[in-house]
Amino acid sequence: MKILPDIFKALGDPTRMRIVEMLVGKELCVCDILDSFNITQPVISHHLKILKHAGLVTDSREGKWVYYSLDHKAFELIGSFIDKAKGDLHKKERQHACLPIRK
Amino acid sequence: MKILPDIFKALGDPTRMRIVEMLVGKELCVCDILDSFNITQPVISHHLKILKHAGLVTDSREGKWVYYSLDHKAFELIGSFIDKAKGDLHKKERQHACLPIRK
DNA sequence: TTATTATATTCCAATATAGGAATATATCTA
DNA sequence: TAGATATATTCCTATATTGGAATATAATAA
Repeated sequence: MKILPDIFKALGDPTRMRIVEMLVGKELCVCDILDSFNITQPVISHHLKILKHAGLVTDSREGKWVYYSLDHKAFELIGSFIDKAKGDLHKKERQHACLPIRK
Repeated sequence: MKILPDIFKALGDPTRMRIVEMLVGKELCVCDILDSFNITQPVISHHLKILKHAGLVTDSREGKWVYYSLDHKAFELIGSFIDKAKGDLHKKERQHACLPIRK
């Protein structure tokens, strides 16, 4: 499990985002994911590796097929961050502390 | 307001993520953000521009100072996505539909 | 007006990334 | 065993991105 910027960076690519959306509520093998795209199989494997390293998906091999599914832990981490940010959205104290002596 | 991959890409940089965390519950001018980093002012402005284009922050000028604060709309969009993904995490139907004839 | 302060823009270099081609590996089947 | 299928890895290229330096713009102060 990586930290938030790595998770967000993994989600910050349209192809990977589409893969994650495909995996909501489903477990899919690489070939099924591949069928939805016009890119090559090695590229899909590459994106899945990035998603896996970010902690967003897990994989499990069943014979010839490797099934990918979402890992709830990463989504709970994002959810906590969002809740924290949203929880403080009503208060917006204006802070201004920088010293006027600047280069 | 951009779409999710753009929002996630904007959050996928450690510097920008730190800026967003600084802005939780606060409104800060560029110079106050700058004080927390060891990078140059133009680079901070560049990151703020990316956050603004992603819809994550808004800015308002007050005299010489430009104050940045979080834009709740982007965070609600992320929250909805996370809720959808988390809501379906319990069910993981294994799908396998790809045809065996492949190149 | 000129000088100063705060922020933004432009240009550049080093590095990172997406995607393709070729190839390797893993598993199953005949 | 050899061949076929599913997935992963390596290498390469085009493009994107980060951050710095120099400069421009905006607003205030003298």
